[in-house]
Amino acid sequence: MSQYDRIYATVRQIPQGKVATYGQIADLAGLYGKARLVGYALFRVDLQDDIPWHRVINAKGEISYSFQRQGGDYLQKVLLEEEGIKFKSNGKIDLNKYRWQHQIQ
DNA sequence: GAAATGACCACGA
DNA sequence: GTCGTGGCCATTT
Repeated sequence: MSQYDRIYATVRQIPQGKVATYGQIADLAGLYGKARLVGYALFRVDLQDDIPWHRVINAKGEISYSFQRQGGDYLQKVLLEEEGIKFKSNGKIDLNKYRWQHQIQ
């Protein structure tokens, strides 16, 4: 209900092997400046929906996600690697390559 | 109805 | 490049 639907729809649009930041999702969803709601929505949503929440990361290029979520902590990293996303040495994602650009221009 | 909360971002140092 | 603070605003008690 409400704004979340828009966020979910946007997150679903993320292609496999790509990642998007909260700010980007918010912008695409027409919620510029309300990035917090994006994180809220993803935290609230469950696996029952086909929301690839693990593809959504913060602006720092790192995974947020509270532990005790889907099953483990590093599991998130594994899921992304399964999609072809690799992590840097410090555990960050190479946004320069994997950042979802959702059709620029 | 009002207060507290929050998987964040932008800006300044 | 990182770290700390303020602020946006809907959802939840």
